[in-house]
Amino acid sequence: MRTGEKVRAFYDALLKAYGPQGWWPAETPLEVVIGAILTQNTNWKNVERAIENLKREGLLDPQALARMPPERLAEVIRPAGYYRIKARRLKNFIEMLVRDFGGDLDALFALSTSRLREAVLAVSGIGPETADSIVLYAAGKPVFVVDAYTARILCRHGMIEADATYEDIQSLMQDNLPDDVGMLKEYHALLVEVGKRQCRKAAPLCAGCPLQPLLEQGRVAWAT
DNA sequence: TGCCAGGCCGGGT
DNA sequence: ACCCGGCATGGC
Repeated sequence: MRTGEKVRAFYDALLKAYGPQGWWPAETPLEVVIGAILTQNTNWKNVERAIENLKREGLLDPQALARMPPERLAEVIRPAGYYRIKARRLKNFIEMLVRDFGGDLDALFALSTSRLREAVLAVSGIGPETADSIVLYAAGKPVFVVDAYTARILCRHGMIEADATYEDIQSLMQDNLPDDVGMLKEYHALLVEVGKRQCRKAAPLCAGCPLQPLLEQGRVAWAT
């Protein structure tokens, strides 16, 4: 089976094993943006606490965030970890939004997919994964979001080399999947959920993987 | 108790 | 073009 076919078959196996995840867990596009920045190298549970604090303080709003001094914002998001640098990163995004788009997220999201990605990526503190999460889950435009779990899982299933770059992995996925926003959202969400449960950094190769029964039935016979 | 979490930046080779 | 230290809280 060629790698491109594996990419599609693996999605089917994940969806069958875990069901739809319905990501991103947020109520508004701005909340997605904030969550994407706060979850950088951080447990989502801690991010939830920080977002609760922001809600309570009425800070899920571009103008309110723009007025907030970074030192005070940092205290509010403290449970998310790296709180001083993340406060600065949130401010950097909001400053771009106000400066270039009048503080209007819809105006930013009206850009073409590639322009939007570039604009968001230009903010200091927003790298490729955070940018793509914003493009896909906040703006609803078709890109594949790559993260640590994606690389680890695809590598363990023989679809990429250990030294594959972000761009390598993103191209592999995008070149072999339809331009379907719903599917792209679901695929990334499934990879994160399976990764959280049983594909941690120190875990043995796919030990106890719930996909194993499906694999043994020959449904995805190439996987290990 | 230590290791890990849905990265990214800036300075040094 | 890579490589590495720093950033920080809370869960298991």
